[in-house]
Amino acid sequence: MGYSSAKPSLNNCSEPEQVVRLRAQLLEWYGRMGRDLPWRRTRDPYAIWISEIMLQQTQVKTVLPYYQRWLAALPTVAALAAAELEAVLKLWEGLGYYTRARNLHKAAQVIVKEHGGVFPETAQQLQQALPGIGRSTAGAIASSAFGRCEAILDANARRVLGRLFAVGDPPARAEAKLWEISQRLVDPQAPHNFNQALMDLGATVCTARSPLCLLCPWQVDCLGRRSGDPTHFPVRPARAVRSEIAGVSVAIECQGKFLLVRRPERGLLAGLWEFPFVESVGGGEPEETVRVAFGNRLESLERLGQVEHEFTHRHLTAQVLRAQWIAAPAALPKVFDCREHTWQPPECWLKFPMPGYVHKICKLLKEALPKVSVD
DNA sequence: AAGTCGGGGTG
DNA sequence: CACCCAGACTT
Repeated sequence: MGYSSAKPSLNNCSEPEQVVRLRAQLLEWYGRMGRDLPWRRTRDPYAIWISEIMLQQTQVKTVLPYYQRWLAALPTVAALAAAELEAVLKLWEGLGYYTRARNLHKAAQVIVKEHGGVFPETAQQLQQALPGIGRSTAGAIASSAFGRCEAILDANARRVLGRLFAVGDPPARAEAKLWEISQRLVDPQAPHNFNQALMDLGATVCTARSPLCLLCPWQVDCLGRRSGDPTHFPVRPARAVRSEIAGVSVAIECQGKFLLVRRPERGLLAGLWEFPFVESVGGGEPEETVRVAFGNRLESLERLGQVEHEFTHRHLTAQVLRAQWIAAPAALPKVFDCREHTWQPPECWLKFPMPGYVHKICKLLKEALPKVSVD
């Protein structure tokens, strides 16, 4: 024991001096300035997994309330596996990228049924076995929950490391370099803290717009800062143009209940509920669009206004109409008949997982129908 | 390699 | 308003 410990650790002695210094500087900074976040107070792989999925393309501040509420409702992987998909989507409602919630549900069932309820412990196994876990999330879980020396490359790590080494390659080529750098730097003695520190540095100091280089533990080594403008690195991919979706949402009433339909299992807002939405035909009036879709099943069409909603790559404009249903209850147009649907009074709407733009419509309806409460 | 997929924070 | 965010998956 004394003999082997007298020998310097292989890692520390074989690593370049700069790597050893960068690790020490970052970890020292993390000890002083690191954020106190709830998923850092546990090593439960389930809780860490949930946090990592929620944090995909989503900022910490947004995630915090969702994380707390989720763990209170579904505290274990077994509870998640046994839950209804509807309940899972309801917990996720408003967080966006709903495929993440569907994959969490699927993956929980894989863990219970095919892995005896036990989490895979290596990054490779995590990524291969479980839907929704890519390379970076696998690295984050493996290092945070199981202490494995695995790299991450999220938006923070990409920006911090891209600046530190002034990686100016086109995005596709830079990716491989950045993974190499991340794997070379991650501290085998403290992979959890190192990766968390890397993300904190990106989130609080090495920010996208105006980095606070004078507070950075890596300011001396940073080639991006030395170059004059660290924000030139790394080069970001071009942004897709935003397309327009224009249509009509119809609040169809029948004996005090309104028709809700479930969106398809794939694509935009998959599996969430909405009032029947019909894309506009021609440049015509909303009444014409509704007539084409519903034929003579409706009467008393009434314009209630319109809602707009911004997605990352879509702009939605929905005219909102109210109408009375005068056909037989089961006589839905084919496009809606093939979907799951239900008639619900306003006080029951919020039991269903619905996207943001539908919440705006509910508010509009509440104002138009003051005698009924949407709460 | 390029598109798709939400909603909110921030300068 | 434009840009960005603890990315993964499909085509």
